[in-house]
Amino acid sequence: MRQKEKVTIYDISKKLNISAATVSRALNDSNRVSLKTKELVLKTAKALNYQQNALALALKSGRTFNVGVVVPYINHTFFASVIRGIEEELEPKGYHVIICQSHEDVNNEAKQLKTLLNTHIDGIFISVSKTTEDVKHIEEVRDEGIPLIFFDRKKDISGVSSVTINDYEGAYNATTHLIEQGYKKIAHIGGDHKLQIYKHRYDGYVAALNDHNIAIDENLIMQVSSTVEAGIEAVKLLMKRKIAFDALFSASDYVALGGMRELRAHGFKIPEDIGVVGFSNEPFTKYLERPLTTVGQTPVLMGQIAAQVFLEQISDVKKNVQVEKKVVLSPELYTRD
Amino acid sequence: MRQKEKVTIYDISKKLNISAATVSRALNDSNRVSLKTKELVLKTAKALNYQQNALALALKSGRTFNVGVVVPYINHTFFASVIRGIEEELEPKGYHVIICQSHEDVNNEAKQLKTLLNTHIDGIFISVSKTTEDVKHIEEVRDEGIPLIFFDRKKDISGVSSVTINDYEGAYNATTHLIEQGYKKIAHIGGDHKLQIYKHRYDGYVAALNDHNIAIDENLIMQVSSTVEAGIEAVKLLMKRKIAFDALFSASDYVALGGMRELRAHGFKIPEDIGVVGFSNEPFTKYLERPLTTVGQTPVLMGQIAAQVFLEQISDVKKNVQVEKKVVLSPELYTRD
DNA sequence: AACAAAAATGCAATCGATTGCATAAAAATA
DNA sequence: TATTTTTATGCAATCGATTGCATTTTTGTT
Repeated sequence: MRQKEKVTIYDISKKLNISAATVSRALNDSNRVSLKTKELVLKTAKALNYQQNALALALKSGRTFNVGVVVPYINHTFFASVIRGIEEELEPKGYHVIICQSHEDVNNEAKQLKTLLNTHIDGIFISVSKTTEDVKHIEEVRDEGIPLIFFDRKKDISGVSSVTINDYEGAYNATTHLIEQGYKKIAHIGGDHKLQIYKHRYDGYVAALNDHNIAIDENLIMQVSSTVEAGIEAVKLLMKRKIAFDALFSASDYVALGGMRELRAHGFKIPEDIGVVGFSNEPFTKYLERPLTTVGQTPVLMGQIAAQVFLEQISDVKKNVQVEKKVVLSPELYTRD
Repeated sequence: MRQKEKVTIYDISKKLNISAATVSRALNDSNRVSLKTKELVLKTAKALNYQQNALALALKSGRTFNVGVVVPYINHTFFASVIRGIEEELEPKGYHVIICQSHEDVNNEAKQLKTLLNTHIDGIFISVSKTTEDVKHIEEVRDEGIPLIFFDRKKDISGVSSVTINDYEGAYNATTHLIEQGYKKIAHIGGDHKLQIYKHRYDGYVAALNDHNIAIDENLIMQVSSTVEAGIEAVKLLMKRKIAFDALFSASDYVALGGMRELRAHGFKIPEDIGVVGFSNEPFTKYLERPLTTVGQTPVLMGQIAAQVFLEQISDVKKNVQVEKKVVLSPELYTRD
């Protein structure tokens, strides 16, 4: 089966014996066309089932009404929710959201950005991968003049806007919560400080301990990747070190899950023996036999705001102004078991 | 900051004092260009950092090298994995995968398809939403001559290929497994039979019971949506009916999770008192305190095969042949607690 | 050296829509 | 009715790349 031949403005113009220019103007409701022809064109367009060719329009106008979103993984609820927020905000405005995954690999990330540029998107939203240190590929996007917005995981690059949450505050509150529950020796399994979010969560944890006059024990602090397996391994290692602790603040719900699993395997009861708090409010935390206390990040809102920042930005581009907007959202602590 | 002015073949042609046609031929390694100019063009293109304009090419050739994937939700591991499979297969061939969500809403689904058509994709992969009964919007895609491939959740439409798993077999094996473990009264919480997958899973369950001479009890069979909450509600209802059962085969891992939660709330031990088997092998099933036995669907493979079917199909389009290919994969039972 | 054959390059149309400028048609004014 | 003003429409270029056909240049043959 071959492609159906598409109806163009030329088909309409031929049918009505007028020029394509007039058809184009009529379809765009220009005031340089008489009401009579306008109606005629609109009627004929509908009759022929005319669909504007987005490619031709994009080629001419330079705008595609497509935006790209690059996330490490689409199946993490957090990222899926941010995407949802972006979609909610932009689809009513006629934009289409193209979703890409970096799979936490900077090379992939660079490739995806390149493809997006090549697809001529009107803007890019990105949450950088864990392995992103060199930011040349991101600067290239900025230098092409494409509106670029970081969300959640950002890099400090001039001329790029960002929407993040206050990870420091989230970690501070989570740790304080554990302290207030009476826990004294609180371990922290975080992530690589190359990602600012993990650095900030670490800082928040340290600050909370300091403010409550609890000494920091470096042996109770680790950096691992954000997986269940890593959580299991991390707790195994903590156990091996034989330093007693009565609570665990994890910078990831997945790690917290693995950690809990391993702690239980060692006979500890949660939260009676050891208190655990996670980060991200992944849905599964709610459905565990003992629901997990965790820090929620309002991801849908984050996406919406990122989209709004984008819309502002493109109107600024028109005005030829460069703005760099930084929004920081506040996290919420979901207190459970 | 305004868009950087792009380098075109005309820039190259001007610089070298040759025609754009020759530049185009040289870049496409045509044998109608001398080796000397070919090298010169390639060198200059690199020097000027020439990037082919995908829009212009697409307008001319009618191919965009973009394919669309429509899924109910991107954050379900199953769908995310299928997408991964499609990406793995198609990205090396130069295709870019555009991901869309229907959020289980047929109107959304239709809208996404329309946008995809408008974006001039070269093919569409779709797993239909639960609310999709009328398939006009899907037939429209087919009638446009766009290669269309169903995966997992299909509709019976002529001229459309599909890659599914044998849900009947998966359900049959899961139910048989429960029977072999000694369970006698097996409840089934399935989904709406509008989706073939749920119908097939139900059929497999019934067949397994029949083959083992176990009577079907309609009071132990329900249809709910695939969420944790629905699982909780379903078990509550089963409890209210006061019909004893000693096992539960759920057509969804989420429902199984909710069900287990509610069963435990009623004091039942799993799997000692009541055996539970789910469907989909969502990652969380592995990490539960008592890991859940579930039916795995080899989603990455499904995506890869769907992509291969697509590639075959476009080569068939060239030959002007219409083929309808139906692939059915076998599921695997992951036996856990 | 003269001519045929082969190779390399250019011209111009095409894909579909938009838009500045020119012209034709209609309306308004004298 | 003649002339000016306003309104409506058309022409042709443009966005960037490709390609059939023509033309020029090069190579090969006698």
